[in-house]
Amino acid sequence: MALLVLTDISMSEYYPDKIEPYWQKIWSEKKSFKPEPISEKKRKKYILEMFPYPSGNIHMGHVRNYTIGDVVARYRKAQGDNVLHPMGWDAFGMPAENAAMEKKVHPKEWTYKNIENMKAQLKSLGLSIDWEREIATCDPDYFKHQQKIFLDFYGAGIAYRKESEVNWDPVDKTVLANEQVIDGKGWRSGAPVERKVLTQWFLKISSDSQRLLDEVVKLEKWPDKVKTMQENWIGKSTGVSFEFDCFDAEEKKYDPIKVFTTRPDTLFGATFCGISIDHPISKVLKKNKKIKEFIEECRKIGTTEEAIEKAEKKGIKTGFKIKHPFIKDKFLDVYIANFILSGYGTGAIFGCPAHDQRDFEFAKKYGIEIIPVVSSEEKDKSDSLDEAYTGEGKLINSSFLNGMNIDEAKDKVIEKLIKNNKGNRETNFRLRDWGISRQRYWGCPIPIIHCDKCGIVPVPEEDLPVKLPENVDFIKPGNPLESHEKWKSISCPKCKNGAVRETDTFDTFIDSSWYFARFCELDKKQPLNISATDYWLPVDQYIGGIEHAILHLLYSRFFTNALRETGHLNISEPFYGMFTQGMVCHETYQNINGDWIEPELVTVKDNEVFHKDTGELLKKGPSEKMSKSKKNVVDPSVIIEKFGADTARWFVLSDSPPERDIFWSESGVEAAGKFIKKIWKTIVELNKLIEKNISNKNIEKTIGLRKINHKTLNNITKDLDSLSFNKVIARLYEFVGEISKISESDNIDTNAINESLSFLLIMLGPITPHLAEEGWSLFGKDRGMVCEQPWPNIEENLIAESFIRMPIQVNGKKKSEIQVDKNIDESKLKEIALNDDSIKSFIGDKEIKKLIIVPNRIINIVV
RNA sequence: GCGGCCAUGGUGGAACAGGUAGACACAAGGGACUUAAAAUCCCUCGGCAGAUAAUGCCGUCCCGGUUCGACUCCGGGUGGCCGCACCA
Repeated sequence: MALLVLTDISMSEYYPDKIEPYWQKIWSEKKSFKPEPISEKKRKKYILEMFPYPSGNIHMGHVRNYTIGDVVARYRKAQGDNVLHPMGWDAFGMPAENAAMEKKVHPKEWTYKNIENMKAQLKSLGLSIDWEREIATCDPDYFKHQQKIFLDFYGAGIAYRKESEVNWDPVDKTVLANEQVIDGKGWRSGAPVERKVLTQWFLKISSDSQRLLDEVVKLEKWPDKVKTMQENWIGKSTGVSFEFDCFDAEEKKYDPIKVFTTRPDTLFGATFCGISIDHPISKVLKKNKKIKEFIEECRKIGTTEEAIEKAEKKGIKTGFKIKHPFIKDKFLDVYIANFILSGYGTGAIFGCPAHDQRDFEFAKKYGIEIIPVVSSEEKDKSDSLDEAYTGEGKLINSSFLNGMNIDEAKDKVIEKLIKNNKGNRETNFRLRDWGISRQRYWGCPIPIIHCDKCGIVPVPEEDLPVKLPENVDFIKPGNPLESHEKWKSISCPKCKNGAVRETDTFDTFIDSSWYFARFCELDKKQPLNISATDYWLPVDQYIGGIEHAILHLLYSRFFTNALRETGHLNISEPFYGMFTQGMVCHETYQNINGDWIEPELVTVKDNEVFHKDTGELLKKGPSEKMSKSKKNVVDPSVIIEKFGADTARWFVLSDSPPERDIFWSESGVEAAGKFIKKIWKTIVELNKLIEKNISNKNIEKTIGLRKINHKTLNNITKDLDSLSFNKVIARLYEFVGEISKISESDNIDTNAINESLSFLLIMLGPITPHLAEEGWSLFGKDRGMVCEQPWPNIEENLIAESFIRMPIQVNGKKKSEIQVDKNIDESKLKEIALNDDSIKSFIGDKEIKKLIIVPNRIINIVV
C-alpha cells in the first residue's frame, strides 16, 4: 500500500494543513492506537494525562500536557509495548452552572458543545488516543456506576453523614465555594458571607491515613516534592492526650478539658489554655453576649485554613480555669481563641508561649506569662525573647524534668500522666474526612432517599442511574434540585410512603477518582471489569499539572483502595509513575485604563507594545500563568492553523524542561516552524541522495555518519526514558544540522544515509508524528507506517570512544586539556599532565602538594 | 500564616553521581545571495582588560560554610511560583 498523498505534488514543499488532517484520518481509519486485546504475554503500558474540564477551548497548558503524554505513548508503542492511551472529560462542575446563569444556556447543552469543540481541537493535535474509550463524567452511563460504587461504600461504612459548615450567601441564598468568597463577601451579591451548618456526606479517608502515608513513601516513580507534600498534608503526629481538671467561673468543678499535644515536655511552661470556638464549653458560654459576639466575629474569618492562620491571633477569657497536673495550686485561664482548629486533635490546647510561635504571639497580645522550659547553650545568653524557641535543648524550670533533653522529658511526662490516669499516648493525623456533598445541580446525584419513617434509604440498584431532571431554571436562587418538587418527591423503596430524594450532588473530585480505572474497559454491567483492571492498572505514567499534587492524587489513591475493599478491583495504588508538568505563562498587557488586552491584539515596535487596532501605547506586564481574567491566553488553534500541529508540538517541548514553567513567545513558534520546514527539506534531499545509490564509498565518512546516527539514537532514547524532551529537541537540532550537510561528493555509503533517515523519521515519530508519517511514506515506501515501526537497536561499538578529553586543573581551575587513550594508566597520565606546557608554566617552581586524578574525568594539581 | 518547589548570558535553557559553566535555541549585530524584499546560508555574541589576537581576571540571586574542587552539598537571607481541603 502506497500511502503517498502529497509527496508527489509537493516534494520539496511542506504543507502541514494538508498532511496533518490526512494522517489523522488514516490513523483513525486504521485504528492505529487501539490497544491489542488483553494478553499477559505482552508488556503493557498505560499512559494517561489528566482529563480536561470542558471549558470551551483548549489552552496551551492542555497542548503541553497532551503533547507530553502523546510523546510517551507513541514512544512506548515503538518500544514494543501494548499501549493504552485514552481520553475523557471531567464534565461536571461549577462553570457550566455559571454559564447557565449568565448566558441562559442549559449546563448540559453548554458542556456537550464544549466537548465537541475541544475534541476537534485535540484531534487536530494528532494525539494517539483510542477515542473508542471516551468518557464524559456527566454521561449517565458513567455516573450510574459511580452511584453504585457510592452505595457499596455506604454499605461498607466508608460513606457516612455528619454536620459541617458551608459558606452561605444570605442574599443569593446559595452555598458558595471558597473561591467565590472574596474578602469575606459573596462574589456576586457582595454580602458578608455567613457560615451555615448542614448535614452532609463524607468519605472516611482519615481511617486510611496510615496506609496513604506508608504507601506514598514507596512510590518510586513519583516526584519527591509531591510525595513530601502528601506526607505533610496527611500530617502524622504522635503525642499525648490528657485531661485537665476544669473549674468554672464560680470555681465549681466542671467537665475536664481534654487536650492533645506533641510537646508534653513543655507542660511546665504552660501558662494558658486555648479552646476552639466550637468546643463544648464555647457552646455553653454563648449565653454570654460578649463571648457570643467574639465567636461570631471569628466565624467571619472564613472557613479556609489559610484565612484562619493569616488572621491576627485573638481570644477571649472565659472565666474558666484549669488546674496544672504537676504544679500545686497553679491554675491557668481558659481562653476561646481563633487559632485553635476545631477539627484537629481535641479542639483544645495548653499554651506554652516560650516554645510555640502562635502561643507566643497570643501571650504577648494578652500579657500572659512566658516561662522558658527548654534552654540551649547559645540561647541562654540572650534574655530578651522576640520569638518562641523550638529547637533542641535541656529542660529548665520543670521540676522533675530538669536537666533532661526533650525526648527524655516527653517520655517521663507521658509516663506520669498515664500513671495519674489522665493521659494516653495518641497518634493524630491532620488529614480530615472528605466532604463530598455539594448543593449544586450540575453534578452526579447522590443515590439516596430520605424517608421520615425509614430514615436514609439507598436507591435500589435497579433504579440506577438517578438522572438529573432536565427542566430546570437558574433564575431562582439556590440549588435547582432542592426546589424541583416533582423530581424530589418519590415513594420510599422500603415502606412505599412519600419520601424525598437527596438533593446534593457529588464533589467532582469523586468523578475523577476512578475514571482511570473505568478506561480499562467500558463494561456495561458493572463499574469495573476485574480482568481489564488487573491487566492495565496501575497507570504506568500519569501526567498532569503540579496543582493537583495533593487533592486529586490523594483522593484517587484513597478511592482506589476503597474500591479494592469493596471488591471492585485488586490494587490499592492507582498511579505507578507520576509526572507533574509546569505551567504555561505569557506576558500581560494593559492599556492606560488598566484594561487587560489579549496578546493577539498587540504589536511590538522598537521594544514598545501597541494596540493593533487603535495604535495606543500599552503597558507590558510580567509573564504570568495564562488565565482568562488577565486575558493573557493564546489560543493554540490559531498556532495550529498558522504553523501546523507538529510545529506547536515541537515548540511546547523545546527549550524548557517539562516540569518547569514555560514562557510563550511568538518568535519561538516561528523559529520552530522554520526548523520543521528544514527537517522536511532534509528528508526530501536525503531521499534523493539515497536513490542515487552511491557506490564509490568513503569509509571514514561512512563510519563517521554511522557513529553520529547511533550516538544520537542512544542519547535520544535516554532522554525520552527520563522525559527530558527539551534535550531530545536540542539533539534533533544537532542531528538534522549534521545530516543536512551530507552531499553527493561525500561518497557516503547509501546504507548509512538510509540509516540516518530511518532513525530520524522514527525518532521524530513521537514528536512530530504527521511530518514523520509523510516522510516515511516517501522514504519507507512499502514498509508500512512510521507509527508501526519498532525503535531501532543501538550498536554499542559505534557509541564507544577510545579517546577521551581530559581537563587539567591547577588549584581547581581549568588550565589545560589533553586527549588521552581511555585505558591509559595513572602514572602515564600523571607524567603527561605534569609535562603539559601551559601546566608547567602555571606550576613554575611551586611545590606540588597533591595530585588528584578522577579516572576519565579530570586531573587536579594542588600547589 | 503553614507546607512544597524554583532562581545559570539580553531571553529559554545545557552541564550524566561534587569534576571543562553557558550545549541547543531565541533575540540582537555583521556579511553572502538578490535590482530590491522575502526565504536561505555564513560569522560574532556572559562581563572586564587586551588589538576584534594570544591570554589573564571575574562570573551560576545574596551572605557564610564544607571540599583539592561547588550551578550542584550544608546554614542563613531575598525574590518568584504552586497548594491550603467547596475552582478544576
